[in-house]
Amino acid sequence: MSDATPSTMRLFNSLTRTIEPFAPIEPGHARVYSCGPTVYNYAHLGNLRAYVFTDTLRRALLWQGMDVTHIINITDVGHLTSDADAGDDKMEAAARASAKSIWDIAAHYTQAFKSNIAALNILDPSEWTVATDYVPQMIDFAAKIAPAHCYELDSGLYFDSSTVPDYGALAGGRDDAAHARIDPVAGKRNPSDFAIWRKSPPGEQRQMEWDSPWGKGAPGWHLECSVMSQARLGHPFDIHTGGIDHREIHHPNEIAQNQAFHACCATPPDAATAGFTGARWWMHNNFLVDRQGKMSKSKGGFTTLFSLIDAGIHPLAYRLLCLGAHYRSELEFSAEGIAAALTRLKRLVMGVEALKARAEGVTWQSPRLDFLRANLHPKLAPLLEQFDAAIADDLMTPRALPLLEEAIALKKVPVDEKLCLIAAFDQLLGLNLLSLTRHDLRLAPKSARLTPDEIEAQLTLRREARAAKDFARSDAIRDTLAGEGVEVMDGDPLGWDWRLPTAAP
RNA sequence: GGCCCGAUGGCGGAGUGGUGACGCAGCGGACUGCAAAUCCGUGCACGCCGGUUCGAUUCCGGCUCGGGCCUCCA
Repeated sequence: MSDATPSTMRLFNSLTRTIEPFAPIEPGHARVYSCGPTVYNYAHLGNLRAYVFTDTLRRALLWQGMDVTHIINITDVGHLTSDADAGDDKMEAAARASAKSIWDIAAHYTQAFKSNIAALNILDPSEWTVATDYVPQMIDFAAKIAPAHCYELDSGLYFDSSTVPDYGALAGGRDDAAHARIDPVAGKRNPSDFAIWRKSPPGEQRQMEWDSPWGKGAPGWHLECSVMSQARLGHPFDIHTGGIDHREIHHPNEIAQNQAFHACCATPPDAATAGFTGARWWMHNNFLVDRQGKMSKSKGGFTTLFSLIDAGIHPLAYRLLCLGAHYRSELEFSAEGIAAALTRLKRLVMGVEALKARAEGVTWQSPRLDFLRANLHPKLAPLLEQFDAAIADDLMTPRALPLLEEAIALKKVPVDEKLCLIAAFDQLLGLNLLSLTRHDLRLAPKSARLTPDEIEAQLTLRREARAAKDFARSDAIRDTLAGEGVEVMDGDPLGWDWRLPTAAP
């Protein structure tokens, strides 16, 4: 392959609703902020899709040779359970329901989230920012924009959305004359105005509240992302990511705040607030859905990564499922779909294991992409080229996966060269293909009544029966194991595997 | 009610103005005592009605169905 330069990265920007060539503000260094979870409950699979997407973006930028500073926030305050501005705080409600302190709730679900992230082989961000660590900065930010952009009501400090140009442009235009499904807060100047600071109800002591110029209370939930992205990345930075639900409300409000701050306090001063959004690119992943519609934390009855693991499904099968669809498409989740992804992952892993068994050197373990581009075997070079093009085309992972399978299956190519290419692909895909083994994928379902030792004991008896050509006995043992959810596979190095449940995980 | 999106084989999911990727399932073969696992091979699809075009799944309009946002949400 003579051309040693990667394709120009092209990414869909929600601001323009078009795919645009991407270049970071600071050459060679991309700054990315991702809206993180609210830690009042476990993340469900749909939530996690956002971080597989963000991780793919991160890996693609690294693939392109850029340094990446990536921030994910942990929202441990400031979300409401019900209507626009007067409901309970979700964190407070979860704490009451479990009789734990709100700080314990946050710590517990933060830990659970991070373990999900690790299980999905999602790279740790450069920094996790925690909302409650930034409350003084939020108050400071709010105080600065308040004179020109905010007004006070009994329930809190509100942002006047008419004070910034092009409010809601990201959402594609908001029609404020439309019927809201909920009763608006009395006194708001515009239906789209939102709380910057929520005052604690009179006479009520909240577990999380802070003093502010507007009385005791908590920051509005849009404020944190403006403040933390500004504090850690500076405005403007390169890419802001989040779920597509944020495109209509949360991100337009964040942009409005950023514009307001830019107008009053930019350094150096800059009068041009129109067009200033705080981030150059706003990217949104679509939902994971099922036949009922999108998975939702607040609707309940959702599937977590933990329940997948309990069902005996390796978490990376979920990552593979996500990579099989483009991030801007809805992805249908089902028991059949995740089982299919697990089978696909097993075959990938077996294919790579077979190659590793034949490999002579270890040069493939950490391939340098630039070297690879210049020196790859002529039969493999087109695969790398197509892979690179697919990723550069707005992270088209579904087109990249078949190239991986093609590389594994390709005949008459030196094994070490193939492994080198596969290792390079996996830097982007994050499936851990070089270290994962077939054995790792044999997760015991929580419902299993047999231990591996008991299964092995049965298999020993079966081997004896087969050696004696007592096939009636050996088949009976196999049937018994099948009844316990254990599949016997004589021709597989592993010998046996758990049969996947047919019911939903 | 307002705004927006989607409709591809049994399921998931790419893509294209003119032979419709890929994965899983299915089917056939190899292997096996028989299976399973694995490997090889392979059949099956562009919601409906119009329009533009030499030609539309792809472009335009309408319809039907599904979904999302307008509350918190990835």
